[in-house]
Amino acid sequence: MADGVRVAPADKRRAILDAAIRVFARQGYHSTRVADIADEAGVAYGLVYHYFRSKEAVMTELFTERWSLLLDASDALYERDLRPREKLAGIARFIIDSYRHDPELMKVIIVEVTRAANSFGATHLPEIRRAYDVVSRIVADGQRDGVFRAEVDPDFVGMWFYGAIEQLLSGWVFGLIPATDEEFERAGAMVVETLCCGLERHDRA
Amino acid sequence: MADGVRVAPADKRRAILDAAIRVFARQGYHSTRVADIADEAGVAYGLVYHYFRSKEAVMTELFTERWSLLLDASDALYERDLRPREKLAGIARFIIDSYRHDPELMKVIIVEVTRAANSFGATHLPEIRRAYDVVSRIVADGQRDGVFRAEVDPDFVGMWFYGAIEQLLSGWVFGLIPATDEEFERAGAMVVETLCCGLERHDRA
Amino acid sequence: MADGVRVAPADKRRAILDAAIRVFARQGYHSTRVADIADEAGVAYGLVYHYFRSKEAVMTELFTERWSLLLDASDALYERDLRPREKLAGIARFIIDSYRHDPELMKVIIVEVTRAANSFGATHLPEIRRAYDVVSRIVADGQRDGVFRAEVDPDFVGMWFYGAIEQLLSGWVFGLIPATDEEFERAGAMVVETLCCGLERHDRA
Amino acid sequence: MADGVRVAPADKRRAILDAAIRVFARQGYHSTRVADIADEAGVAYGLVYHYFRSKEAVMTELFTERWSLLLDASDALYERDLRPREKLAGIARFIIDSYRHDPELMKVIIVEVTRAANSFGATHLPEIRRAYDVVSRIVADGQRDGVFRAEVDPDFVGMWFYGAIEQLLSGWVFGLIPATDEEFERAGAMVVETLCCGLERHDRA
DNA sequence: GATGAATGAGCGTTCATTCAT
DNA sequence: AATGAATGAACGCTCATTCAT
Repeated sequence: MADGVRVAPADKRRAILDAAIRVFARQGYHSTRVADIADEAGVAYGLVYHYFRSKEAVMTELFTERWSLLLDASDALYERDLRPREKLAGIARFIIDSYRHDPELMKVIIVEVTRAANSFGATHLPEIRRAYDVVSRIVADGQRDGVFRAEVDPDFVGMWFYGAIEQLLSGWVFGLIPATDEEFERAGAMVVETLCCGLERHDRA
Repeated sequence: MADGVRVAPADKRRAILDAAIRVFARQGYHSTRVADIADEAGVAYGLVYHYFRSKEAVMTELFTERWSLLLDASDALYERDLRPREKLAGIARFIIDSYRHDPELMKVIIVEVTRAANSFGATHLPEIRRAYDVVSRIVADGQRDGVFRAEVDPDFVGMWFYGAIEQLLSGWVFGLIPATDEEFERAGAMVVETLCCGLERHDRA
Repeated sequence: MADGVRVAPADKRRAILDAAIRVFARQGYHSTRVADIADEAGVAYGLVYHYFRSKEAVMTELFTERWSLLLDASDALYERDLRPREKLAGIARFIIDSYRHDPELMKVIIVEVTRAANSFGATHLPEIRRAYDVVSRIVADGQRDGVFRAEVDPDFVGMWFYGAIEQLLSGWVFGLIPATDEEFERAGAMVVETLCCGLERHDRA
Repeated sequence: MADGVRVAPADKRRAILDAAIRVFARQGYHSTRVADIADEAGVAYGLVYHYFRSKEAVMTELFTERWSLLLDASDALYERDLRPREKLAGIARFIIDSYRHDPELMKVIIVEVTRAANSFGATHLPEIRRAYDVVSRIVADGQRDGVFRAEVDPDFVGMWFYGAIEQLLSGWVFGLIPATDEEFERAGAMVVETLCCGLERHDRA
């Protein structure tokens, strides 16, 4: 309501959201009771319902809050005067930095929304597709400009790109692959490098 | 009791499994009541529990049944005397053919297990990783033989590969991309082609 | 059906009853599934229902079989030309010997019937009371003959007697008191001795 | 929030407990559905689970609440400067008064806990034994002081005492013996009288 | 705003019993 | 006689949501 140092109301609302991130990340959305969120936030049970229509609305808020940043960043990147692979690299970096900055939130978003096709994934499909679309458009532009090969369907690439990056994040989240700072640095580059240049050596020709 | 095409006891058990595939695919695991499965199978409620310990056990059976085929196919492909990209193409084709052959089952497996990191994904992590590993080994072999560039982490490629393909299947499942026969034909080849050669045109150099 | 060496039919029926004793004793009636009885007896599930109308009927048979022996023995004792306390001692001894001879069956009868006032105890109340009645009549006779004091209500003594003895058996069953052979020998005599003579020393007067 | 005779929160919790007493007494624990308790208490189903972890927890609370009174009374009696038989009489009277005061609760406790060796009896064995122990100690003291005969095992007497009294209460509960006020008055005395003095007339010696 | 008591629909599972073979 | 598949009613418990204060 205010933008200064005021704490009061918005405070508790924020506390609930932050608590939800932690609990959703820890237990998963389905295993989380509304009481768990309230406990974690240190507020009364009913307050969650004072600020949010439902448990689902809490999740939605969390997702929208973050996803819109990604969308904005993607759009901004798209508009900039960069080569396609640089744009793709920018998106990958943004996602990975998001994870580094707040791994719990990203875990929740990926596990509970983005890859939860039967629940939130369905609800937020339009926003999720918007992110894929930016990638597709970058690829299409690259093809139009002759930088990318024309045979590959840009829509496919949008999905591969996100499929691969999210798989990577999942790997970190669940400890399948090491999650060190260097890994983070390399990973984004590697996704794009692999996508753009392929695995095979071309110098041999 | 009879000979020839006997169906007998295993019959109803199979009917329950098949019904479960349809209902899980339609409503998702969590929204599926055990009664839905029984109804769909045309059997009494209790019979589900006669054959399976729990609703979860039904899902597990479905997953294991199919995933072991993938694992076997992957292993067989790995052993054959093929070039790395042919092996990768074989795996991609197998997965996509699985989807063409029984899209509902594959939908269930991907949506409810493979990408459900908080529920069945956690339970079946070892088997899931085994599939990734085959890809990693193919890549590592390719690097050792000088066919693939050495800079990319094989484990990373395993995840990239499955992340991309599963995203593709998700796209078909949820109608994000057209799911025609030609698309199926192209898609597998295209993932591998792109993964191996990259998006960028090299002829220009 | 036959009384010779024939085994067949009666055999399995008996096997079921004997198995039921063991399982009821081990798990209690309510925690026993019909399948447990069949398993323990090594027969097919359905056979239990071939020989018995219901799970309850199995329990009833077990109880009736044994309780009628007690009733017969009590009646016989009552008819004999013995002093009251000898008759009481005879009953106590019979019960305790029953326990020594087949502790599992007696455990089941006491725990699941005699003291299960809400279930089998209610159903078999008449037969249970018949046993108490014999004691009451012995006491009444003793009072009439001037051997016993007249102030105590004979019905009351019937309950006292069985209450005390069954508590004793319970103590053995659940290991609250040592269950050695000497204990068995002493216990019956001691109840009757105490009941008849009291705890207090009279020699002091 | 208010002062004086406030009832507030504890109110409904108490209502549930009181309702449970009535329903358990009427139908028995196993035949009682949680819905029956809620209905009887005039509260919503879920409220039972708001206040109690489970149906079993309701029963446990009922038992513990009452049994601790008995234990306290027994201990107090034991400490007082009374003759053994007066202490025993005190305990008997306390139990019988408990029954007169709240017959339904005592019925539940005896039928469902104290004599339900396979269910709650097993769970609460330690507390139940503590009650027996006080009797045993009273007897042992009596023997040490030469008031009681030494031949009888004090532990036996503890069991007889409770076995007899509970049988008596059972008799009242199930209408086997008249449950009038005079009977109540006499009964306690009679149990102890019988136990201490025996059935036989000693004046004849 | 804040609290937490109150509500009640919903669901997985159990298991005695029946029945076809 | 013997088997075990098939049936389905029953019930304890969960938990999102509402509401009175």
